[in-house]
Amino acid sequence: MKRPRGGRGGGEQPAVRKGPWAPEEDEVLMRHVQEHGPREWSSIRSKGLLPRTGKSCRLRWVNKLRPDLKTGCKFSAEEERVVIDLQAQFGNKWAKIATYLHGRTDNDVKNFWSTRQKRLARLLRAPMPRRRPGGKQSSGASSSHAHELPALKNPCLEMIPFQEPMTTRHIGESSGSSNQDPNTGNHRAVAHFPGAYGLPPPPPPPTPLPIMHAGAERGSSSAAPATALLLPFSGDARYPVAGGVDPLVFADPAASPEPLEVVPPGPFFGLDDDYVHAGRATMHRDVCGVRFDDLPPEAFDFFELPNLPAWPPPFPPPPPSQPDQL
DNA sequence: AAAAGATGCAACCGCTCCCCG
DNA sequence: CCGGGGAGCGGTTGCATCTTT
Repeated sequence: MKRPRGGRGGGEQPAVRKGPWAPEEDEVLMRHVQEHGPREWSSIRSKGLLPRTGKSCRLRWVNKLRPDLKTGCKFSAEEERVVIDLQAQFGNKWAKIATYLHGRTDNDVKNFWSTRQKRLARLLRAPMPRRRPGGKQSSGASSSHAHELPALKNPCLEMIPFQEPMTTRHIGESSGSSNQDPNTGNHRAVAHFPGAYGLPPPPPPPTPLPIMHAGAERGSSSAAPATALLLPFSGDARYPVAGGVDPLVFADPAASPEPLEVVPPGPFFGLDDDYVHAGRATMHRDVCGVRFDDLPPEAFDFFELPNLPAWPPPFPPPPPSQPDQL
């Protein structure tokens, strides 16, 4: 049920314009802000300056017209790391998270996170159909949005509730299972190697490794949502490895007989030498060139998601922000 | 070259919070 | 103290563009 966008001519409320902003409208809005500052949004309409709601004006200003915005550039690795850490710490408090990122809006952060979740969901939901050479994997989704993905066929992964905030559920969780964090009540992401490849079932997860920062605030027992996805990987290409060895080596027996070594992505996975030292790969946050996005889907075919250590430490409050002024 | 699917992002909606009279 | 209005926030939707077949 698509509702029409771009309200002009919509009929119901001809007085209020919706949809994309015209350059002239931006100009008017900019002028208003120059004169009054970023406030009195509703007066813009009441004075007849623009046929837009105050809400819409504010949004336009905050998301597009603010002078300090980083428009058109993707999130840097460091920004990614910050978002992930802060999301684990604060949950979906995008506005709050955005205050830590200069030039980013809550909408930016929200979209970034959403995109990331969708990508992750795709990777985890459709592991079997190998990415064809140069091709894209087909999830069977008819929609362009991951939240409309059909039910999974892979029993090992089908319970992944990506529809719901990752902060409260965990991967591979079957309903009513016991992967709940005793401290936070949040669920942990846990997914096991699918047996479909004829691999023996994984041993109980040993000392898990954090791949992405997540988890409860240190010492907090409640509000902090737990988790971004944590994805330590099997060292010997078969099982989670006791002692957290080699979480960077991915194995895809169906696609490659050899373990796939991946240089650890610092920002996205949040690992550093304090956490992991692997025989074949050692984390070096500042030399890594691989981010979550860069990993092939095959990399996610087998993974173990760990219990989450209390990491990272809570972020300090953001620096005092400049008022929105020109 | 065209079609279909995937992706990113701008913008809207509904709800909540906060301030002021 | 209470109610109303404005502002802010998070979730959702839809479209343009890109990618793949």
